[in-house]
This record gives sequence, structure tokens and C-alpha cells, in this order.
Amino acid sequence: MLSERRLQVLRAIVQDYVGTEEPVGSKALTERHNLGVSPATVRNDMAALEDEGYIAQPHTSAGRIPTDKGYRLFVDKLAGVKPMSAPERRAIQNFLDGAVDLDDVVARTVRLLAQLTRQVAVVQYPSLTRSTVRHVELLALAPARLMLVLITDTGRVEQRMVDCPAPFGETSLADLRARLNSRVAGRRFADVPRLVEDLPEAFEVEDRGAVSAVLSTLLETLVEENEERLMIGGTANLTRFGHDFPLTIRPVLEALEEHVVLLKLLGEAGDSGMTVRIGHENAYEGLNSTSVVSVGYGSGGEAVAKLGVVGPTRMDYPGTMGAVRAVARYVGQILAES
Amino acid sequence: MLSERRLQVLRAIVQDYVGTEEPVGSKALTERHNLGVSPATVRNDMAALEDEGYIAQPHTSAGRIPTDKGYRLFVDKLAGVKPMSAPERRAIQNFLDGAVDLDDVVARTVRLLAQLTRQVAVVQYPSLTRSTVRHVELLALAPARLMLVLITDTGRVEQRMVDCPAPFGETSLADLRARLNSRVAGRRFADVPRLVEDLPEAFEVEDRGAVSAVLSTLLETLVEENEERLMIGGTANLTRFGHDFPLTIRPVLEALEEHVVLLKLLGEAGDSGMTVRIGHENAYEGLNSTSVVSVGYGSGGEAVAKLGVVGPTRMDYPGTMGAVRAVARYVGQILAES
DNA sequence: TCTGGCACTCTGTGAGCGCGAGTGCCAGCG
DNA sequence: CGCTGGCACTCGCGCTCACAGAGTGCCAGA
Repeated sequence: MLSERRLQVLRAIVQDYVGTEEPVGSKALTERHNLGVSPATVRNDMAALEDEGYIAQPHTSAGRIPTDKGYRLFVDKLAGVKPMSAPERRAIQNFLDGAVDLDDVVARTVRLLAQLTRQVAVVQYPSLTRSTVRHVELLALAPARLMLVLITDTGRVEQRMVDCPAPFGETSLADLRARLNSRVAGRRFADVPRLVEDLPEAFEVEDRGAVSAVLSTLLETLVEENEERLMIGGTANLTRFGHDFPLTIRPVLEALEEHVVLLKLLGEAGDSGMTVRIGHENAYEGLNSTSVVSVGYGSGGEAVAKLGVVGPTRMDYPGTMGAVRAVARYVGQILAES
Repeated sequence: MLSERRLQVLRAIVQDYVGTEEPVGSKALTERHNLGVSPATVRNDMAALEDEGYIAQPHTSAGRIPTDKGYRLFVDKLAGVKPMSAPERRAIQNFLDGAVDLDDVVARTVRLLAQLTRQVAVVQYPSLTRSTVRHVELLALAPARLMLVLITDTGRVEQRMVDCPAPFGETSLADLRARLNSRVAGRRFADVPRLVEDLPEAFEVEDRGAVSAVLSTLLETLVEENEERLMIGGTANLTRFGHDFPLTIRPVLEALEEHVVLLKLLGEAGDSGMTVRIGHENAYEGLNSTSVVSVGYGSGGEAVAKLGVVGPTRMDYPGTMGAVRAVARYVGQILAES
């Protein structure tokens, strides 16, 4: 178990390193923090912290930098979440209030997060399966060709083409539309499969093929892997990453392009509360030198999706966590209003 | 006027420089190309080309590199568009054929372009105003709150909230929906304002406020600056840009985040045919060291939007142009089918 | 008009060197 | 037992210097 002072030393190291981006030495530490002890003592503490794996030296006779384990301890025990100031909160609200539709909300959220944290922002669209159905629309484009449009209470709209095995009359279409909506409107998408499974039976035999085609398209749309989408932004902030550029930035950019990877990453994060994944805690190799701070957001008590930021492990955790939490809260409000 | 051989020298310089990314000298040129003359002669030609501003030396006694003007001449006179091979064309088609909706088409197009050209891909969503109306849907969310959904023939779907000054009955709503669609379905969005301007007059006085609210939201949605959207991808390819990293890549990433800037850039490009903007020809400063190759695409003869790539001025122009053209062609086909 | 030759000018690379920051260890002190 | 000051040691960074190599411009001759 580490003594109180050693924890203070670790905290000071993290803070200084995050600030200066340079390995921090014992002398500098005592000068910038009121530890009440001499550099020699700090050196002893550092040696102990290094033995425990919380800090490391890039090379012999350079200062120390925190390891992933060090950051982990810092986040868990040594630092809280820094709340946003009142003006910041107002700015967030003003910025998000101007959105005209869901795409706009997401786009603005991404920009906002990227600006606030000066890191890469990732915002997941509200998950279909976790939202409720506002309306299902069916349009005849051709006698045997329909367009299916799903609208969620969070404002998300998805459309799909449906090719029917046989032409489908306008009255049958209206009938299907009405029956579908009366069954699923206001219900959660996750329940839709169960709610519609016996629907074909309500139709004449010649229409059942078309009804089934519509339903199977509807169900396909709800398959989890396909239905999740996200938007990223602030990639220009990656240029502040470090000096050893191409090697660091390349895999990160590649990971960010792989939305599947990011979605998985967000999915693994805890469902409630804020999650911080530091360095090698991220399963995806390309993100081994980054940290991911994410949190769920939603219109009510329940999260409909997640958002967060990706940045260097050397990041301002309290500030970043504060910004992420605040933004998630306001996005939830906006969604509830719309 | 430059002699035929000097043009050949310029072409050889561009090709070698694009291949090796290093300034090319007279000796290497004669070795790799059958110019039929000695290095000394090439040196004279190079001096002439430099006087004319087609090539430049990074420093005295280094090889030459093409200037923007040199690339311009190369693109205009010395190189054609390299057609895609049959397998490549098949691969493009296969890849795009799997798309389930417009978002998917655009996303796949971006990936494809980025992979083919190994550069940053930019794909604009089909412009609303240049598309035709497939359907306009109105849903009552609350007595005085509607959702307006626009669906284009290219599969694009836009939705907006409408707050009505007074509650709007279900029959009136159905009436408005029917009238709206009979007027605008199949027509071009650009004509919509004209087609609906007298619509409120057909309604009872108490409903006119709501009808006007719907119409004004509809018209706002069509305002050019707001309705254009795009998707980008392949930013990881920026890491292949050059050695002097952060300085080069930063402004490019920033420019790519500014969709407004990119849309303007694409908008300025010629409306038909392929446009290549080289280095300083791009009005936006951040893109002064990049070239933008863009072309319109559309389901019929007319372009509904543009797509292209952003890469270093030192790019393989014939190959890039070939890929961009081929992808645009297939995307047009896909849109026409859907 | 082209060619071979020659002197010149750069840049990039690698070795050598000194400085400074930082460490580890130790003996002494409270 | 923990803290402190002192001291020797290590090592990376930046600097200079020299050198090799590539490439040029120019000139005289074919």
C-alpha cells in the first residue's frame, strides 16, 4: 500500500506531465508543488512508485512519466471530475439549441466535444433498438416496390427499399401501414419483432408475401450490428499528439475510420456512468496509446447511445470527464425536447 | 512555346517525382527514360523549364520538383485519364451493389474511393434542390406539432419539426398531405417553392397558419447552404503525405472538418466533367499544398452532387482521375436503380 | 544544337564533445 | 526509521565539423 505522500507525488507527476508533456524530475516537482519534503525524498518515493509500476523512465536519467497503471490510479483515486463552469454550461446549451434535426444535433455535439476537450470526439447515433417507434411509413414507389421509413422518438429516420414478390394494392398498403403503426407506435424497437410476428396472418393469402417482405426488411434494419452509426470529429486535434508523429497518429486515424471497431469499443464500456479506458486497456491495438472517455446519453433515465472522446493517454482527465459528462447531459435534454 | 522534348522532360520529371517523392536530377532522368539525349542536354531543358516556372529546386544543387504550374501543364496536355482495369471495375460494382440505403451508398463510396486512390475521399450527398420529390410525409406528433419528412428520388430523406400556431386536425392534415404530394411529387425540389406558394388559400382560415408553418419549414429545408451534406474518409492516408508532418497535415485535417469549405470548393468546380484543382488554385489556404480532383455524379444525365479526392499535389493524376471517374459512373448507376 | 568535362554548391550524415538534467546511493541527523 | 544534503555517475540533446554524394551551371568542342 502506498503512503499518502506517495500518492500525492503520483498525482503531482501526472498533473505536471499532462501540463508540460515532458518527463518530470524530482527537483521540478518539489518546486511546483508544496510537498514539504526535499527532492531526495521525492526520489525515494519515485523509486517506490516505479517499482510498483505506476511510473517509468523513458531512459535512464530522464524524468518519470506515468504508466497506464499510474493514470488508472490517478483517475480512480486521486482526481475527481472537474465540473464545467456556468458560462461553459451556457455555451454548451446555446450551441446545441440551434439544431434543426438529429443529424444536426449529432454534428453539433461532435464539434462541441472536440472543441471543449481539444481531442477527437465520437458520438453514436441513438440506437434504434433502444429507442421507441414514433411512426412507420410505407410508400409505394412501384407496384411491387415499397419504401419503408422508420422514425424514432429520438428523431432518427431510417429508410429501406422493399421488393415485393407480387404487386401490392393501395388499400392493402394502407391497411398494412395502419396495422403496423397501431401495433408498434410508442413501443420499443427491441419489442417490434415480437409484436409483428403474426401480422401476415391478418392478410389475404395473395398479400402475405409482400407483408412478409416488409416485415423481414423491418427486422433486418433492427439487427444490432447494422443499425448503429456514429460520427466523429476533431481529428485535427490529433496533430497535437506528440512529436513522433506518423507512427502515433496513423493507427489512430485508421481506428477512427473503422466505425465497427469504435462501436464495439463504446459497446464494451459500462452501460451506465462514465467509462475511462486507458492505453492498453483498449482491446484494439491501434488505440493502445490513447485513452477513451465515454458515457451514455439518453432522453430519459435510460441511455440510448454513447458519446465520448479519444485522446492521448496523457490527457487532462478531470477536465475531459467533466466536458463529456456535461455534453451528454445536454444532448439528452435536447433529445427529450424534440 | 516549349519544344516537344522539353514537354517530355517535364512529363518524366512529374512521373518520377510522383513515384519516388524525391527531387529528380538530370542523370536519373536519362537513366529511367529513353529520352535519347545526355544529362547535360536535359540540364539545359530543365533550366528552361525552370525559367518558365514549370519546375523548381528545393535548394540549389538538389534535383527539380514540379511546380503547381508544372502539374497543371501535365494534367492538361501531357497525360490522359487512366482507365480502370476490368477487374477493378467489377470490384467497384460489387462493392457498391451491397448498399442498403443512401447513407450506405455514400459510406461505401467514400471507402472505395479512399482505397482506390489511397487518398482522402469526399462524397457529397445528392443535393436536394437538384433532385426530384418522391414523397412528402406529414406526421402529427402532437396536436400542434408535426414532423415533415422529405424523400427524394435519390433516396435521401430529410426530416424537420414543425410547430404550428394552432392545433391541426387529422382530416386537414390528410388533406394537406394529399395536396402537397399531388403538386410536388415527381417535380424537382428547385421548383417546389413556386408550386406551393398559393397552397394556403385552399384551406380554411383557421388552418392557414399551420399550412404556412409547414410550407415555410419546407422552404427553409431547401435553402442551398443548409441542405448540402457530405461525408469524408480515408484521412489515415494523409499520413503518407510527407515527412514534414504536423505542419502539412494539420491545415488539411482542419479543412476537411469544415464541411462548408469543402462544399464551397466542390461547388466552384465545373458542373460537368472532371475538375482538377492544383495547389494554390484552391481558394482555401489550408489546401494550398493539395490537389482536389472532383466530378459530378447523378442518376441520369444531370449531376445531382459531386465527389472527389483530396491528396498531395504530388499525386498520380491519371490514376486518380480514372478512379474518380469510374466511381462516379457506378454511383450514378446505383442511384438510378434505387 | 548537343555533348563531355569540370568546378562549385549544397544537403544530409555521422562522429566527437560538452552541458545539463536527473538519478541512485550513502552517510548523517532528528 | 524516515528525511536530507551531497556527490558521483549516466545519458540524451544539441552543437560543430568534416566529408561524401548528388546535382547543378557553364564552357569549349563536335
